[in-house]
Amino acid sequence: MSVSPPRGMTISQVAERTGLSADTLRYYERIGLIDPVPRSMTGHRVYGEEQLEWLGFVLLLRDTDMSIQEMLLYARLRREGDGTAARRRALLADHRARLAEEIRRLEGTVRYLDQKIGIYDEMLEAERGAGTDSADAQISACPARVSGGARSR
Amino acid sequence: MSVSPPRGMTISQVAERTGLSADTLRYYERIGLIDPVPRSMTGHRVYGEEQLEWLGFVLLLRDTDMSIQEMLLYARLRREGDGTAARRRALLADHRARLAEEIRRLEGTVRYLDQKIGIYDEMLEAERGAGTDSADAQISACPARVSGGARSR
DNA sequence: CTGGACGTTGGAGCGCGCTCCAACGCAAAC
DNA sequence: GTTTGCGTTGGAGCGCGCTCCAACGTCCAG
Repeated sequence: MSVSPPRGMTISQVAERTGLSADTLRYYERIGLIDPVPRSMTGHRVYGEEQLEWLGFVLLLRDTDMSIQEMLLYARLRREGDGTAARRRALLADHRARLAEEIRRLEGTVRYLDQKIGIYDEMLEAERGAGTDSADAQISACPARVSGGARSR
Repeated sequence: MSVSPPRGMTISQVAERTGLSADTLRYYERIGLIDPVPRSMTGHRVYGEEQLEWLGFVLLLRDTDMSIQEMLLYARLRREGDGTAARRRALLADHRARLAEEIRRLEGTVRYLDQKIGIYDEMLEAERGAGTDSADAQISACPARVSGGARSR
């Protein structure tokens, strides 16, 4: 039973692996989104497994549109440890709820687009005879809230 | 069978109805995302039904993260009318495909978050006894691409 | 010893999508 | 007449999330 070997990665290796640029990695560290990365004798960053895991989680949140502000809050709570678990849970639950809502919106739009694409198809089909053009006049009942209500995002 | 009466709306009415600001409406017109809106004798914008429908479609695309650049392209093609139907169809189909992909990503994250939230719940449950803390150490197999591959968005 | 690869820092700049502002016009209410 | 309300214009500014840059350091190959 050996613990994981302490081999560290350079910034460019982490960049390669995560798809982030080295600049972005430094930026994330600067703003406190990731903890200060240990340095080698020559001052170079040495990333360990722990950093990579956290970074992976950050990317997961980022790629589902959590703002840096909100991730910073989570990061701060995490650093405080101890009593912040409930708040962190709530933060994640909020994000989860937003995602669920977003999914519903996207699905709605997919259905609408399928309809509209269908109309284009009919139009293009008919065009192999005599051709008109006006797919944008066909569906007027598009689900956008032009019929009252406030912004959603 | 009467055609719709030509009552027009002011910019603030449209703003109210769409949830956009008047500034944003003017901005959209400036950049050509919506056609030049007819003016009253006093130079004030008078929006008609047709504008509102197009605006609704634009919002639908915007709210599902189509870039303004891409919407501008669609708008331009639409203005050209005639032979651009196939290209417009392709544009919408592309967007549809991106949405489908996005939905899959979001769903994956929802599942991951549910897991993680579950761990917090166990932790918080146990805490009503003796308390530890480390939900961030529990799941390491988070689906982010820290394991090879390039950026996706 | 020179060159090149790779890293460091602090700070400036950028593209996007708005958002705000000053200066002005017109029309009805007081 | 002047105040209030709603609109116009061109252009500047802003918050976000990076992205780029200059100046410099370290290390190794030729």
